[in-house]
Amino acid sequence: MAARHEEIAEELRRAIDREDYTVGSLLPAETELAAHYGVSRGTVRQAIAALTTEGLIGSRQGARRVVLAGRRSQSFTELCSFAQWAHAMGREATGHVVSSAYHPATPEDSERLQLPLGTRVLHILRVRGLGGRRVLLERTVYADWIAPAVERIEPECPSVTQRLYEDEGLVFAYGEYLIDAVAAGAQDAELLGVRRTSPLLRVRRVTTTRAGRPVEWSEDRYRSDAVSFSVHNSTGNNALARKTGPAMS
Amino acid sequence: MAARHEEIAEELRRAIDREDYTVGSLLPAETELAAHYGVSRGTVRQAIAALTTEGLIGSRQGARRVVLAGRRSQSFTELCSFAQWAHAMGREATGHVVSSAYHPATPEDSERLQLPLGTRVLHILRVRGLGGRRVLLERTVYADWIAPAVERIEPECPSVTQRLYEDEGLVFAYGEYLIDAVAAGAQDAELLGVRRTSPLLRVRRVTTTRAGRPVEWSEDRYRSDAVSFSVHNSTGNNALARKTGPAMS
DNA sequence: AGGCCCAACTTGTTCAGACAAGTTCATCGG
DNA sequence: CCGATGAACTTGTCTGAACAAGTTGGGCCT
Repeated sequence: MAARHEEIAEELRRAIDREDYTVGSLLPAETELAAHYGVSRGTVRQAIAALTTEGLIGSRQGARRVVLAGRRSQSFTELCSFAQWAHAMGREATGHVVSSAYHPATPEDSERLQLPLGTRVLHILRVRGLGGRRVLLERTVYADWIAPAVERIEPECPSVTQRLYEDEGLVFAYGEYLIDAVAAGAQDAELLGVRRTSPLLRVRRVTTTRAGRPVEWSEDRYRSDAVSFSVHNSTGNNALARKTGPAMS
Repeated sequence: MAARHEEIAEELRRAIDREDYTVGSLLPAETELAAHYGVSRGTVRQAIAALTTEGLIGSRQGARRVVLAGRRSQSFTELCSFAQWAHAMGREATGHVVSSAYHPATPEDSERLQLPLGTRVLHILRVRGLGGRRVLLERTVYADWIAPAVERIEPECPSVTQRLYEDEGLVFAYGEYLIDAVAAGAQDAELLGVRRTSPLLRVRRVTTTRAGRPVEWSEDRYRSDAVSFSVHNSTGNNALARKTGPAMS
């Protein structure tokens, strides 16, 4: 948080959060903000660009900027780490390893983790709870180079992400998420405590380091009555995309 | 597409798409790109910033940039408009209005569309097909100021978004999407041709103009075997956020 | 009252330069 | 052989300036 433009972005976020600027109202002009914070216009633009990609602010050339939304989105860390997300909400997250085993990488594993076919990768099935309720089933595959560190973590550890950071200095930097819905199978139903065929939100994701090296990929199944996902989008910043399923191709 | 930095961004996207730069490889340095395109470093940075928020490229201070992904994400227009999305894939989209009626705005409508309570808003239920298959159920609520223009559109019009642009010059600029899973109800099952209780992907969304004025909000239910959503995310650009459902609060 | 036009304002684009901070790699010394 | 050092390289941050392009609102004319 050293950079001045990040400080300014954070101040603006907070100002929006406490409704100094209410939704629908206009933000001060760039030149005013620049004068107020004692920086150049370029620095203010950098700060504002961040809020724009977060979907908090709308921009049109010639007109003052508009506050679009009040809630601030979570940090990437909170998205990656179930436990840190829970903590930010003041809730307690639990984790429980159901099974853990090495398998040779399938073509799918190989492509997603960018590893040679047949490399021994670590499959882990975890049940995760939020405030005492089972909420999420994680079927994760870890790349071979991080698997030993994952194995050393105790089965009930609430935050694997945090442990990997503390022990290995590993930080997640990029992720791709594919979201759809599936009916709960027999194992899903038993482990999550829901009826078979009840709808689950399925998130398939790949997470990579800052250098672009894939660390893990996972198929997560959420109880749809407990968790949902939200996305901000705009012209010029479209993180979200619709895709046809396998049945359509 | 007048701006030079957008042209450069587009050229880089295409270069990545045709694998001049393969996934995992390094991009040329800023100074090289600047020299190559005959622009200043700042302009190259703007172009690259776009690719970064799209998740195509990873950045770390001091090290060359890495190509993270090959596929380019869809434009915001394609996300907003079912028909334009289908068209971009070379498929045909259909639309069919099942019901259409005015109702006084509920507190929910009022908040999402930023209209006074009780304003007469237009509720429309549409079934949408892709390549001859029914795939999506749209329950949309239009703000009063755009409702007359929507009513004038014929019931079988495949692209409402495009018609609103042609007739009214209306463009969608910002959207917020809330994604979860639900079981198909009796009406859903009949209109989509699936079994009751089969899982559907539910997307609740609000769309606004460039000026931040809400135009419509909608609850869309997709056949989960036909459509899914994908999101790119990274530190510094987190459009995606996880939320607890109503059952958890 | 209604419509038109222009001036003031605001954001978008681009440049050139300077320094800070992190990475990479080759070289040197143990 | 291995580790440490440092120079070269690369990205991040910030400034100050200038012009382009779009929006807004007030004043003027009909």
